[in-house]
Amino acid sequence: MNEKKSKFTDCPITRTAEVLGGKWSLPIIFALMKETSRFKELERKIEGINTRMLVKELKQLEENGIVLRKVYAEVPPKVEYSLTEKGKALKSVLVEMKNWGNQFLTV
Amino acid sequence: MNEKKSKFTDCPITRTAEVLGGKWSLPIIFALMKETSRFKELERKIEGINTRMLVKELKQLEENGIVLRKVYAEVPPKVEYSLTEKGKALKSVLVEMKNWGNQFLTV
DNA sequence: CGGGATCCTACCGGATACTG
DNA sequence: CAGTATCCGGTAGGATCCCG
Repeated sequence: MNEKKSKFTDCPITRTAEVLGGKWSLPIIFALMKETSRFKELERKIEGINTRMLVKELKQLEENGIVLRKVYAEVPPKVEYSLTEKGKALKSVLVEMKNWGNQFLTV
Repeated sequence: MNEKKSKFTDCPITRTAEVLGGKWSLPIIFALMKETSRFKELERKIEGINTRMLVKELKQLEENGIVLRKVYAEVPPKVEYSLTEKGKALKSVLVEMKNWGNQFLTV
């Protein structure tokens, strides 16, 4: 059933785009690039996002090995999200996107 | 009416992502990065795309100043699509995406 | 606090047929 | 050849409410 992805076989660019495709993927990665954060912290930092979307995207990013989810067994639940090496390696991509944006999207 | 974009104010990364957001944007840009092409050529090169989508995305990319549309006043219509400087400048982004994909998405 | 379970809608993207 | 015009389904994404 999940064989749709097999269509995008060869091209690594497209596959990368799929990983970063979600509307909130980049904002999340960007936030985590600065610092490890808890769930509510992220929800506050990323303006406009709602609970469900944050959960969903975080889960996706986790499945894609970009985000690491660390649960602390405490009474008031505490979960920290951080970037894996794979996630941190996206820095170069973000930098290039930022550069391009600054150069050509200057409103 | 088109004030949705104003929400994503500051972050150039997100704005870049919006420009490249369409499902076929990258495949198109990638194809044009190699060589200027005509409409039907693109339709053939980009596997899986259909007429409507190609038209739509090309129009969007043109509006964003990434793609240049050149019409030849001939009897069998001839239209060539190429990348603008702004479009060519996306090379760095694509390269980084490709690198990351190759490094971390090796199936 | 960190989510899960629902409900709902817009609109993205696909398939075709048609036109100058 | 280079599109335009329709029709249509799936789903990404949003708004709550609730629970351990």
